[in-house]
Amino acid sequence: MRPRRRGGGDEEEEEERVLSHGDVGPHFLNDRIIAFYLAHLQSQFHGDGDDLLLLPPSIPYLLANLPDPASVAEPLRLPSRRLVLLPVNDNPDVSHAEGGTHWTLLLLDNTNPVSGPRFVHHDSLPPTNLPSARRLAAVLRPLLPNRTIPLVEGPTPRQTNGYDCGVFVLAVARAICHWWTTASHQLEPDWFEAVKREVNADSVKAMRTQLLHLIDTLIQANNNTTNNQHTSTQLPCSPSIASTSLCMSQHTRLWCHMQSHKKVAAVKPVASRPSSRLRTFSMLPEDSTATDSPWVTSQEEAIILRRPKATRFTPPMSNSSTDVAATRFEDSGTHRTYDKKKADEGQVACRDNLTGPQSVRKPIISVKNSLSYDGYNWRKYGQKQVKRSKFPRSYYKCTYPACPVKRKVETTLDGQIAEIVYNGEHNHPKPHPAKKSTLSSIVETVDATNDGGLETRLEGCDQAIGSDAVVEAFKGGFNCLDGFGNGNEISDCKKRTK
DNA sequence: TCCGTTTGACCGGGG
DNA sequence: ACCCCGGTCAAACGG
Repeated sequence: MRPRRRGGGDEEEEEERVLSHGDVGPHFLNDRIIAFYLAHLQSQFHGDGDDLLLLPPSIPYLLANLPDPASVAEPLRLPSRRLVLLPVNDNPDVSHAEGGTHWTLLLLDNTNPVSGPRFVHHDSLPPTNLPSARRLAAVLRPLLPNRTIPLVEGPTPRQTNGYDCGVFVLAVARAICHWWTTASHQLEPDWFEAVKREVNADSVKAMRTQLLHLIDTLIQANNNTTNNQHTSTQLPCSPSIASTSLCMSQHTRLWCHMQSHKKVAAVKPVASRPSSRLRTFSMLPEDSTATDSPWVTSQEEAIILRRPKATRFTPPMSNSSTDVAATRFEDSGTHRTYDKKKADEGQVACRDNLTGPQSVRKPIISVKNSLSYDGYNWRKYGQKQVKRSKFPRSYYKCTYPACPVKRKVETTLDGQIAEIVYNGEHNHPKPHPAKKSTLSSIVETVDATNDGGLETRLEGCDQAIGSDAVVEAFKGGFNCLDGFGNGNEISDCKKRTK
């Protein structure tokens, strides 16, 4: 199995590298680091039985997208597990291997005699990944004895930036493992209180540091092992993987074994945005915006769906949708804090929690471009400070000729998106259909959820499985890409003072 | 010159 | 009729 190359690095080195600091930062966690940490948790907490199973992101992704998920699920023995942790990525486009913007955690819970079997979904930015979780649950149900297992949302601390979702997934997973392996799970019916106790802004921040330390330790251990020419840990998996300490745990053996499986081996697990390869920070960034993590227990707190005032925005299309998909969400998942002065000079200052601010040369992306990641092109035609919002509101029109769609975007002082409202429907295809954004996913989700058919749909899966992109993904092996990506999101902070 | 952004003026609905 | 406010226009600006 050969990791796909990312950029112009030395191929030999790419093959050897299984985990590095680069996978952790500067902001987003990729599938590999998530798989790594879950494997670490598995080795720490699996105890003496098979009750607890933590899967790397590639497995849920496969389950959700392969036409024959049973072949993947079979060796997992899901029906006999008490607790299965499945990281979920929202990559909506199987044919586009580098999509995806958000990580969440889905659990198959067989621990609660009162509630019975159930799926529990933890989303730090709800309900961004709910459709993906539903889809995965829908795929899993036929593989389980009880085919009517409900899916519920678990309490999850709210991320306050656009990039901490992966860390939240790991922090929640850790809290659940703690709960499961201590007496807590005999005293508390579920892990919800444990998650509330253990996951917060501080613990998430600390986890980034812990991840670095862990990687350092393992790399050091691996180097020692290699230097001493130890061969006792050789595993039935690819040499590049077997050469690392990641293969030390039982779970990772399973993981490696599964990767050697014909159907599983070469799959690019979860997608991410492509520009992650541009980030070469060796340290973790400080999350300067994550000051608190308000708890979210209902979707309504996170997303407000509303229809436009008819008198204000006449829907352009004569069909019923007037139902303009208007969506509000917080944090696009792609932006980062930056120093405006340096930005003006073509530099972006990213903070590093270990070494302090670092400056990295980056192209400056204008508001227009940075907010265009939903695949459409927009032209700004106005900006205003509205009374009900403390953030300036920008007005955009779709630049496609005669397209009536408009959107309003409110951005916080540090450039993060506080609200986006769409009005109208595009009367043309996306200029760049390959780029599918979180936002458009959400908008589509609104429609799909309304018609109740989302859970059973594997949109575009069949076609995608045979597509070049997926074939490439299958060739590419367990690749390393960020769970987010396009880090070029830089919003203009210039505030209008009127 | 082109094109997108900025920003003060203007419009119109609603109270 | 007046005022408030959100949305839009369009000239100026700048890359």
